[in-house]
Amino acid sequence: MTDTPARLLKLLSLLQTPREWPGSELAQRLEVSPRTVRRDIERLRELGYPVEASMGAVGGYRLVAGAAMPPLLLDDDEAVAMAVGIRTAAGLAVEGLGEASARALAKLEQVLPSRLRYRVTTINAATMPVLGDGPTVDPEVLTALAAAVANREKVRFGYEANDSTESRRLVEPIGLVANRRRWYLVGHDDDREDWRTFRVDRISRPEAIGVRNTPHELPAEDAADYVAGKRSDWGTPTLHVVATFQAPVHDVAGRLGDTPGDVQPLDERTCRLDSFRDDSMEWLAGRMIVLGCEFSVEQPPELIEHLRALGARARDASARRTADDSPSE
Amino acid sequence: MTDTPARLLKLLSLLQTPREWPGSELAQRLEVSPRTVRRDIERLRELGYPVEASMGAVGGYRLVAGAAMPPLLLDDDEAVAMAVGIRTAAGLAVEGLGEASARALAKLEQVLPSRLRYRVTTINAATMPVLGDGPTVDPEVLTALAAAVANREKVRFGYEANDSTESRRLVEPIGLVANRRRWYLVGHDDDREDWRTFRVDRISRPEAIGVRNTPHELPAEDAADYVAGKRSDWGTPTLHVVATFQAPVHDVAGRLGDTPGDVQPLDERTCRLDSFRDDSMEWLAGRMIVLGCEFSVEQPPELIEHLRALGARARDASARRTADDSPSE
DNA sequence: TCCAACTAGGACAAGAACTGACCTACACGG
DNA sequence: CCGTGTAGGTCAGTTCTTGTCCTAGTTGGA
Repeated sequence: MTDTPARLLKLLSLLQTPREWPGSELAQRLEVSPRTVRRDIERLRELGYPVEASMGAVGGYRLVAGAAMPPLLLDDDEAVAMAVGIRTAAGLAVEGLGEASARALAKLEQVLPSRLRYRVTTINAATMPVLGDGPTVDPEVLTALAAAVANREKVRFGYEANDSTESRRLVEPIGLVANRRRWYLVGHDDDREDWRTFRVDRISRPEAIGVRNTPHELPAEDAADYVAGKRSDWGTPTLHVVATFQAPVHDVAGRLGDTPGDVQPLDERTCRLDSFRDDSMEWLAGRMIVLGCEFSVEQPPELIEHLRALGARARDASARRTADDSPSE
Repeated sequence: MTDTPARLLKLLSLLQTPREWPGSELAQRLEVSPRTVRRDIERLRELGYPVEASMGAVGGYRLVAGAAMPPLLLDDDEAVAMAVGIRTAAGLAVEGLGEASARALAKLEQVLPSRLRYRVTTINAATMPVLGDGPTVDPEVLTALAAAVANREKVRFGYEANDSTESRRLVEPIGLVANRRRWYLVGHDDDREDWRTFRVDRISRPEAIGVRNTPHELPAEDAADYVAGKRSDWGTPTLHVVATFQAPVHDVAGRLGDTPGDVQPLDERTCRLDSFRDDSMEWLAGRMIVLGCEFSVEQPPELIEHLRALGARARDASARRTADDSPSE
């Protein structure tokens, strides 16, 4: 490792450690003269990475936030942590991230050393169930689709439709959209010769077929808009949810998978949810229960029914005892 | 941008996109001759980044998983997605990641352009409440502490003790440990002249004081071991939880924040949880309810009490209606 | 079957760059 | 006010880099 580019990369990785580096130490580590270190740092600055220097006796260099994202140089553990993080974030289909999180996932998984992959899947498997309440998306499927979108390649995959019939599709993918805790793939279905939206959690075994797209024109601004327009037409029905909570608005808002504005304050200690949802009502009922405050639901009947069921289940669980434990009660 | 290091970085970033790049296209994008591209690729390979090439007519280059982690070159959106991901992962204190996730968080936040920071905090604020059930850790605090640990700098912070008295501490931090959904800072308390473990969610306003440590010797293998040894002595009491679930073992295991082995199958359709927990029993009760299966709890009384309370709350919520909605019932 | 399109890499000469040594200027803390 | 740090100019020798030639090997499709 005697050449300049390698040294610059190493320098960047050193500077990314959140501490100050005196130039002399850098020179020693990089095995060059201090003058060269100064030149390298000057060069990094030219490249847009803001290296900050504190003058004086206890000075040193440090990489700070700048205009552009510098290349992230992660060690093994950090890479695993990142991978686990982005997998959960992608798995939750966080709104506002959308395709970017799928791309980031694909990018990281593409270069993640295989010896780390095992750790990632293990930790991820242990974590996801704790978080995932709805149908969970397989990160492998998501990466494959993200790659296909980026590569503009056709994909073939198995798809389970609403009536749980399985079919094999050949699609030109155009975009991935994260919407309300669900992932959707928008693409042109070659067999049906029309645009379709697919729920990623129902896609199985995607294979990129090595064919470049002859791009069709999407009848919408972009994939996200297309999904927004289509979404009401299919899938689980949209239900009008109305509920009142005995808690300040900031204790409730955001904790029910709601969008800003869905929860309005009634007074200092009470607030009201009024929104149209197509989540699972069972999920919503569970969420409401663990909020930790008294509440009442007015709409819809489906949600009330689920609450009743969950309440009964909790009561049964706390009432039933085994024979060897306080049999008198 | 005519110099080699910049070009190599750009090449790396192009190759990180999950698609194949023909050498000619790379040459065009980098504005050099194809021969130079081949040389650059040769060089990347020398540096340890495995660039794979497919021969033949539709061939091209692609960066694959190798022995070392290449520098990640993210665009703005991807960086935001990563930041949100690692924040949630760190916030959940995923076991098995530990300090690495805090370091990764610190590294990313250190260089994240400020214009992206706003997006990250917004999305993160909207996401965390959905996930966080226990006390949540402030990512800012965590980054500051991770930096102090890496930098071996003393920190001063406010700390709320068990009896909710607030005090000001001066600590030489030695390590961060993630354990059972909680973060702990291990360090040498200068005023008390002894080793202490601090819950990060109770730490406020950490300030790195610019003093390098005179490292004391920790009476344990490492910080994680120290926490493991100390943890039983304080904090919430450890309770023996026993419960039976009417569901196959794989539907339950891992979904209660349990460690592998806590849930054992009784038969094909039934399993049993038997573990010592210091989680919040309210949290555990909520988790059990949203599992989606019948179950019964034998131990401890605290958990049964919480289940009863949650059941009552659910029943009330489904029973109570407002006046304008089916008043006859 | 051959051709086109691609990767792989050697040789060479002109030019560009990099490096270390030495210098001065400036900032800060004790 | 001195020690220690960053900042950066200059210079000469050396090394690297680049584009332009080559040839060789692989693959998929016409």
